[in-house]
Amino acid sequence: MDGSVRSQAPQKLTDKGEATRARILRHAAELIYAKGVRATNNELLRSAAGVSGSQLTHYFPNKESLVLAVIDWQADRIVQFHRSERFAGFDSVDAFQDWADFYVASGRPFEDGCSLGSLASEIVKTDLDVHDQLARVFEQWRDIFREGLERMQRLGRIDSSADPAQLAHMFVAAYQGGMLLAQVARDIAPLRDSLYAAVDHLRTFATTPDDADAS
Amino acid sequence: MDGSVRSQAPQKLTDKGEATRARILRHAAELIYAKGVRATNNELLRSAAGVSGSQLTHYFPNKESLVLAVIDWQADRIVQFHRSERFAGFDSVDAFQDWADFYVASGRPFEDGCSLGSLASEIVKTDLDVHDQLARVFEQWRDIFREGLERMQRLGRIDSSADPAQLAHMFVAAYQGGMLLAQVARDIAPLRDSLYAAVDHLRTFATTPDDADAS
DNA sequence: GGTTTGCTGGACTATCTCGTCCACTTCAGG
DNA sequence: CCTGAAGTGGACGAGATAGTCCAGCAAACC
Repeated sequence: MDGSVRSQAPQKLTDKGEATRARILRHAAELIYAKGVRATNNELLRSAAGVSGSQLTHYFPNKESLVLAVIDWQADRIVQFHRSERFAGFDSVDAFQDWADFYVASGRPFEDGCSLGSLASEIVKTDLDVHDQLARVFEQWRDIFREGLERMQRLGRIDSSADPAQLAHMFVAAYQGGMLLAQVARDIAPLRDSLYAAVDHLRTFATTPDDADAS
Repeated sequence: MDGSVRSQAPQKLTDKGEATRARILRHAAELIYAKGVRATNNELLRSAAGVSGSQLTHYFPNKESLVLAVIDWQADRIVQFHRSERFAGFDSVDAFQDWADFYVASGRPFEDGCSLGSLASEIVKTDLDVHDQLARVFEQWRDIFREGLERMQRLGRIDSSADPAQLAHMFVAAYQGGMLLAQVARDIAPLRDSLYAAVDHLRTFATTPDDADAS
């Protein structure tokens, strides 16, 4: 994945233009994350980013292109986060545990949901043509997990009976579902339980006593 | 829970009126399920239910009350479905397996997502005051699972180390997350993997060899 | 330094959607 | 019947919002 939206902007931008575009994008992402796609309208975005109405059109000809750019932006952040050294490519049970702990500990996100998941479910039924874009992001995400799990299997850290593809789906789904429930309940418990149960399940495949006991 | 919206309609309705109201509600639920809350507007609903604009106002003074009624309606269906004899109160691993199989086998739902989950995430960030209503439904749903799991534990069918509350959250989250991913990918695999992994995890607590082996 | 290109501002319009209004019809009960 | 309440139809109004238009400004490039 590279920025497929960025590449479809043939007009050259000066440094100043690029800066303005980035500012719009950043504020759009924040607003959409906090208030949803629907509530993020021209007026809000104008005052938040400090730009005029025509600039929105100038850099993003319509709302769909803006949403697509925001999806790209959020996707980049998520993929980068999961590829960071912190999780070492998800090649150990501990890495998955750290990952779960991170979201349980971080206070805010559960109030607004997953930056991509809640965006996705808000617009997946609309006529915005963002289906493929979203599908690709979730595939990438799943693949990060799956590749980690396959590596663990090759390294003998988890049993050969484990199904990396299945477990990868389980982790992403546990996160998305847990976020939705936490968001609705305004309580982190559903997310915590869901993520920890997923890690617990992974642990049942662990081959070293250390990992298998740690629950 | 009883129909909290129904009870807040003080005006008496004749049989005919009741029928019209039910027809509006049914079509609204279908439209919202298929196209989302946003896209379900007066005009669409009018032609779908074959009523005039003023009737919508007559039976549902504003859109929020309509959405609340639809949430109630969907919640009833879901709770009834989960309480049906089919699943015997979720007091065995097999019941959970049947439950998972049902959604994996049923073709359509994954295309439009969960009738409540996708509705929830679409409107949870709006100013519609449906937060508490939704939260209660998901609690009920979770409690159906939790009570089944607690019964299983009392009956000695699963280990005492199992945490019914945690596992209940896991099941609901696995379903919601799996549905979202399936909906985006237009593929049932994520839902299947997520649900089956959840059932597999439950099975690791099973005390009878039959259940524990069946994976 | 001048010209061309990109950048910015803000008013304006077309459109959509919720909800209202009022006239008319059907139905229930005395 | 007759009367009033409930049900119905369709046009209309108010408000919001995405996107347009055009004029003025800044900056790059020759």
